Order: sequence, then structure tokens, then C-alpha cells
Amino acid sequence: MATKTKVTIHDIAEKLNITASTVSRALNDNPRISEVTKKAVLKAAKQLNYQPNNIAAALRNGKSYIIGIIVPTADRAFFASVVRGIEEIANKLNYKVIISQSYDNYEKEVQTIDALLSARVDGIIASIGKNTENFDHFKRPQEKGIPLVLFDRTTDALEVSQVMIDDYLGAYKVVEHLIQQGCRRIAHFTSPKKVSVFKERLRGYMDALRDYEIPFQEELVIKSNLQLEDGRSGMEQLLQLKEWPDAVFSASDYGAMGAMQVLKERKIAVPDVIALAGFGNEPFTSFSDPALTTVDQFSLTMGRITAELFFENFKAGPDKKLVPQKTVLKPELIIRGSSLKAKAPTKNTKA
Amino acid sequence: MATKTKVTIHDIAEKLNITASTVSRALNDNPRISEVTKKAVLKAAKQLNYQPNNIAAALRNGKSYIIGIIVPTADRAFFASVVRGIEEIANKLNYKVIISQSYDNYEKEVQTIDALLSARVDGIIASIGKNTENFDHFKRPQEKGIPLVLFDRTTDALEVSQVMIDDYLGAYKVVEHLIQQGCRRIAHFTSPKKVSVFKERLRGYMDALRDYEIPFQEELVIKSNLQLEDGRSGMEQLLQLKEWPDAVFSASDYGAMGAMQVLKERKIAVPDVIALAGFGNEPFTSFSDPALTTVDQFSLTMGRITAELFFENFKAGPDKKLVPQKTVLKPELIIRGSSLKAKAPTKNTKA
DNA sequence: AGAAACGTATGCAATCCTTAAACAGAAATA
DNA sequence: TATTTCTGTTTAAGGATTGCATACGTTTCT
Repeated sequence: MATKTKVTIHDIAEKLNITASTVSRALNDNPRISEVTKKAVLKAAKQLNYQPNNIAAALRNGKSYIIGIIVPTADRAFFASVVRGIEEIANKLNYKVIISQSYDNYEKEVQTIDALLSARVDGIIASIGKNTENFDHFKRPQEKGIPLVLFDRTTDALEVSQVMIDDYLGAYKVVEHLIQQGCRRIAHFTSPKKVSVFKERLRGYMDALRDYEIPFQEELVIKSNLQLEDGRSGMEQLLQLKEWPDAVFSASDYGAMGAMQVLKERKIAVPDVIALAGFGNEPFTSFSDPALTTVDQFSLTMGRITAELFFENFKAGPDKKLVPQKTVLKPELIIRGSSLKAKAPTKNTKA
Repeated sequence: MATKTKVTIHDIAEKLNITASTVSRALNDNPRISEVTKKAVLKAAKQLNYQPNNIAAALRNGKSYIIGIIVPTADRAFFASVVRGIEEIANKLNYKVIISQSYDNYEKEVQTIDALLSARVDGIIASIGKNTENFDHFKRPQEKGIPLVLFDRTTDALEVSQVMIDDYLGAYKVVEHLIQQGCRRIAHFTSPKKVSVFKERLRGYMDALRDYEIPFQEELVIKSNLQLEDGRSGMEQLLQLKEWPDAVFSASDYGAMGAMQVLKERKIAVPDVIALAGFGNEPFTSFSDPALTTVDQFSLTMGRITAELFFENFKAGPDKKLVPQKTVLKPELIIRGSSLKAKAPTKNTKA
């Protein structure tokens, strides 16, 4: 009972012989309404099984309490964690999140921005797709006064706040570690795409080599999509070289795992003959044998920080032309068996 | 330029000296509007940089084109995949998805339902939290005419459509496989929670034992939260028994991995001394050494099917008191090294 | 004492933007 | 001429919010 079709504040008003505006104020705990009335309203609302209509409120207020998230795909551990972190913070502030996937597809990304704007989200948090080279669509939210924050896959071509990890540093640390383990011929799996994270990792790789006076060898850099299969074929390719590498640093954990599979199949010892390291600290990296040395990206933290930064900017108001903030998280090198040569000391190991 | 504050259909109407309703119809490709007018409207809309206001449309139509998803957590591989599958289908139909996490917390789950109803979602797709034992809050959407579909963690206490895998069958197959490998003392990791999936897996385990005339042993069933740590302690516990088990079937992959870690540390051969099997086909299961035998749940497919079922019900209309459909997907046993004894034939292996 | 001033609690009416039913004028057809 | 057909217009929601107005009781001042 008491569950007719749609109950509105007018129904509550009618029941109590007051007006809808009073009901509205009472429900919003407006100080202009007496305690007595508030209580009566609350009680009647419950009795009638009233459900607030956020849509109507959003129309009136110009605020939907929804923020949009755009990720290439929702089911990669990294993005899933970031989404979780964002939702966690948003939820605390009574915001809801709409999630959309671009599938690394440029057109879809453009459409998605448009759809989110039409949905009247109060802001957008995004990670740019791999194939995106023109960023004009990311300017549209700001033109409309909708704040935008980018994470991980960002670009400096836009004047927006962004949160990322120091991919350069992470890569540098990996390569430095491999060198300290005695490796001198270190291969690198990277992506041909113009994605900042991969460019940075490559830069870190090259700089570490340079700093340790190891010559850069073109033939040791393999460009691919960095998936498991690419790791396999990349490794095969490296094994064709007259001189094998003594380590492979893949810009993605998947690539490293592919390489590990090939090496195991061929009974090539990891890490003793060829050491391996990945990037991302995907859950599976700790379960392989040997466990994979990798770089943790603090994905959950990144999600939280991104959301916090977003809401900070947000509170400042759309008028305040605030300077875009760039937050760079320090990655952590996770040293595991795949790169730990026999005599080297175990340190910094993490499950 | 052309980007003032907010452009509405009235601005377009004014510019063209027609009325807003005509503009609205033109934008919606209503046949009652002439081609000439439509083109003019479209052109003006572009010129003015018009962005449709879905909120206003939703208020008017009583349809938001948003569906809500409730999952315990967004960053478990299984749920992340399901979410991806749902979003994929929803997106094709021009729906957006709001994602909320219940964190397996009952109160939060209740609140979330309420928040989604207030947000005026057109429907809800949910997986029930582990600690939920009262399902009244799931009745509310239907009272309000908002369709609800459950997946994976479902309940028969509600008259709703649901999509799940045949957990019973999956578990049965695992245990049958272990028996065929020669195991006779098979332990099982399960959950103390009243979650259907775990109860079904336990039932499958027991029935397989019974069918093969292996006595059920209370001491071999370990109840825990099924995480990595629980798998470790569960394994430790089993190793205290006077007589060790010769196989462990964990209702979750994490539990199985924990067990594997302990066995490796103690140099107990897997699978020769103790075979292992998990459930879920988490990505990491194929990377461990030995790779973990498990059950694939077709999470992505489950997401897609759930969404399709949802939209099917949806199109039928809220009035049609349609009989709730129960879709049960067949799981696939993925046999890998952790359960394959030396002499047994390799079959059905999958990366 | 009478009136102005003030504070409290609420009502009134407009607004947010889009849509659809009902209606209307002009051209086309019977 | 009467009736459709086309193409729009008028008008009224849809539900919540808010600036301004109002009603009433109390305090303060002359």
C-alpha cells in the first residue's frame, strides 16, 4: 500500500495542507522551516513512500551530481582499480559515476564526450585512448564549463589537471636494477603509439642505459601492442639475434609474461640467462614462477587522488580560472624472482 | 565564438523564427517536420554549438536512458568483466551505466538502491553482497516499476530475472576430474556466508564425492573468506591433519593460489602429492607454475547476456508481468598443470 | 495606547529545458 | 466545396527549487 504511481512533493504538501515549496525546504533541511513542520514532512514522506526525483532537481539546479569516467576498457586491472578509487571518493560526496569505455577507439571517445555532456554530468575524468592524436574533443567540456581531469594516459596538449605516475622514473629504476644485477644487453618492449606513458618509459630506459654507459641498440627495442601474444613474438624475435639479450624490460606486464612463457618453453633460465621485468604490477605478476619484477602504479590510490583533485578543482568553481595541477605519483619498483640473480641480495620484495 | 552560456532549443527556434517544439521534433527526426526545416535546424544547432539537455528530456519523458549497476567491488576481474560486457551492450542501445559498489556491505547496498532510484535510472542490474541476508531492498525497484536483473550472486527469494553460471555443475566437474586423476581425499575451501554460488559449489563437491562413492569428511571442508591469505591458512590447517588430503578444490582462485604458495614453500609437489583446483579462471591462474586448473565463468559473456536479458524484459514494458527468466550458463572446466598427474592425458587445455 | 518595525513561517509564481497532445492554416485532393 | 494531408504553433506538463511576497505575532518607540 501507499505505493501509488509517482509520489511527488506536491502529494506530501497536499496531505499536510502546506505547499510544495515548504515540503521542498523541509526535505532539504532549510533553516527557514520549523522543526515541527520538518518532522511532519519527513513522516509523511515515509508514509507515502516518497522517492526524490533527482532529475527534476538536476534540471532546476543545473547540477546532476554525476561525474563521467572514460577509460579505454573497464576490465583491465589497472583501470578497474582506478574506477574503484574514483567511485569510492565520489560516493562519499554523494556523487554517482557514469562509466564509459572508449575501447581505445578515437571516434568512440569523441562520441562519449558528447554523450556525457548531453547527460549533463558535472565533470569528466578520463584516460586517453591509445589511438587518439587529436585532442579537440577534450576541449569541449571546458568550453561548456564542465571540469575535466585526466589520469595516467594524459597529454600536455591540453590545459587540464592530470594525475599520473612517473613512468620515466619507474622505467629508469627497472633498468638500473637490471644493470645492477649484471645485465648489459637489455631489451625493451614498447608501443608504437604516441602514448605518453610508453614514450616516458622508453625515455627512462634509454637514459638509464646512457647513465651507466651502456650503448643503446636499436635491435633490442621491439614495438608492439604489448599484449601476451606480442610478448611471445617479441621474445621469439629477440632469440633470433646473433647475440641474445640478457634481460627484457617490457613496458607492460602482459608482454613480460608472454616472454616468460616462451623462455620456459625453451628451457631458457629466468633470470639467470635472461632476466625479465614488466610494468604495472598486474595481480598475476606475483603468481608466476618466478614472480615477475615490475613497477607498481598504485592504481587504487591514483583513482582516489584523481577524484580528490577533481573535487578540489570542482569546489573552486567553474569561474575561477585555476591553474591546472599536475600530480605525479612516485611508482614503486617491485623486485621479484624474474630479475634477481642468484648472488644478488633480496630486498624490497612484496607479495 | 558561438559558445555563450547555455544554448537551448529556444535559441535555435528564435534564430530560425520557428517554435521550440518544431526544433525538438526536427532534432528527433519526427516525420511531421519537413526536410527543409530539419536541415535548417541541424545547421543552426551546429552553429550555435547546441548540446541537448538529457536531463530536461528525461524529466519530460520519465526515461533517463541510464541503468544502474551494483557490484560488490568494481576491481575484481570477474565483476570488472561483467561491467564491461554490460556497458558494451548498453552503449549500443544508447544507454549509459552508473556503477556503484556495495563493498559487500548490507547498509551500503540498501542506500545504493535508494540512490539509484532517486537518480531515476531506468533499471538496475546487481550482484548481491556477501553479507546480505534480507532482500527487501531489492523489492523496491520493482514496486516502483524499475526492472531489476541479478547476476552471479543471486537469490531465489526474489521474483526477478537472473543470470548465473551453473556453479553446481562447475564444481562437480572439477571434483570428478580430480577423482579421475586418482585423488581420493579431496579437500574443499568454501565460504561460511549464505551466498548461493558457494553453497552450490559445495553441493557439487559433495555430490561428486557421493557419486564416486568417496566418503564425505567434515575435516576436509575449510570455511573462510577465500582470499589469498585464507588459502594459505587453510592449507596450513590441512597439513596438520594426520592424513593429508591429496587434492584441494577451492571455491575461489585466490584460495587455491594461497594453497599453492604454501605447498611450494614446503616443497610439496603439485599436483603429484597434492593436486589443486580453483574456481573463476582469474587471469593469474594461467600464469602460475604449475598453471591452475579452474572453472571459467565467462564473465564478459555473462555481462553481455545479463544486459541483453535486461533489455529484453525492458522492451516488454513494465506493465507486462513477465515471468522472471533464469539463465544458467554452462561453465567450462579448464584443466591445467595443477591437477594433471603425470600419466593422465592432456585434454581441454586452454591458455 | 497606537503604530511602526521586526522576525518567523510559509505561500506564490516563475524557472530549469524538452516534449507531446491538441489545434490551426495552407495546400492538395476528391 | 468539403476533406485530407502537411507543416507548424500553442499550450501544458514533468518535479523540484527559490526570490519575493504575505500573514501573523511580538517587540519597541513615542
